[in-house]
Amino acid sequence: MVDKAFEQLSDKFSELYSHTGRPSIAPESLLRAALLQIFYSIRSERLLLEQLVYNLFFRWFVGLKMDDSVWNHSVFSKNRDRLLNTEIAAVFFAAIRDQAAQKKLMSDEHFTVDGALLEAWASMKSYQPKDSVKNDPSGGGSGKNPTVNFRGQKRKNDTHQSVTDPEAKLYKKPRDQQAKLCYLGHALMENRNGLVVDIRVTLANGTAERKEAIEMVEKVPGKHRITLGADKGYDITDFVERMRFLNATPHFPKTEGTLQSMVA
DNA sequence: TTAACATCAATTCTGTCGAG
DNA sequence: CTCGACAGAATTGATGTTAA
Repeated sequence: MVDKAFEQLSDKFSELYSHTGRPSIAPESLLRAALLQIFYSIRSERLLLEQLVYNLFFRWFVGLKMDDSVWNHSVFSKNRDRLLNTEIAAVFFAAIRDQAAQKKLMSDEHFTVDGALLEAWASMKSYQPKDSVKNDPSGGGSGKNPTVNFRGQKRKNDTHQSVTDPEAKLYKKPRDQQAKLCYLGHALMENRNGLVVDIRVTLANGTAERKEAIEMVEKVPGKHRITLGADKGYDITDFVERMRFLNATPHFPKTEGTLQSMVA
């Protein structure tokens, strides 16, 4: 499936690269390696490259010969900017999804939408007031990992931001008591086969889940009526009305959560 | 123009210790 | 025995420079 998808994408790849200069590593190989990292939950780019050195399956999948040397780890951080920050990742996802559609694995009637917290790669210690003097080392401890005490302080997104990842927001799901620096991921699934139809990642805030859900439902092909399942966080009057307008029957638990209201 | 290399700072990991 | 604090070490992605 990956081979097929890359065939369709090869034109896009050649646009991204110059034809002069030192020959680049084939973007197909880099993306294959990135896929392995995701499939096998490899926690860092360096560990991924370590695996590529001695794991024959990884070498085969990426297309490296037995004695080919593996790339330098900094290649990945450079290429992430060039490849993954463009729309390539989204286009690749669409190419795989279309293959599933061709095999009649995608239903177009019943859907489910949900959001998930994606933790940012930044610690709470990096969450500091925006207007404070940068990296004031006087406050508690010195060295590379200073102790930071924020007991009793109000820390909010409009006054604070993370030094490491300024776009990450302090956010929590109602069930999850602890607020974390994070982003929100949104997925639309079709129910017959349980395949993901559309994915988004946004900044973490209270309205993003429903806003993205509306956009994803609008993109569902065809003009027929669909059903949309979701958890009770989506049971907001405006959202429900919008879904009805879009010809989508909401299947949400009521916010009160009684069985009668769910049946109703 | 891009990969490789060397280096940096932020962040996490890990073993130890003391309190309960 | 468990938990949290602590400190030092390891890990990690980013960055500036050099080489292909």
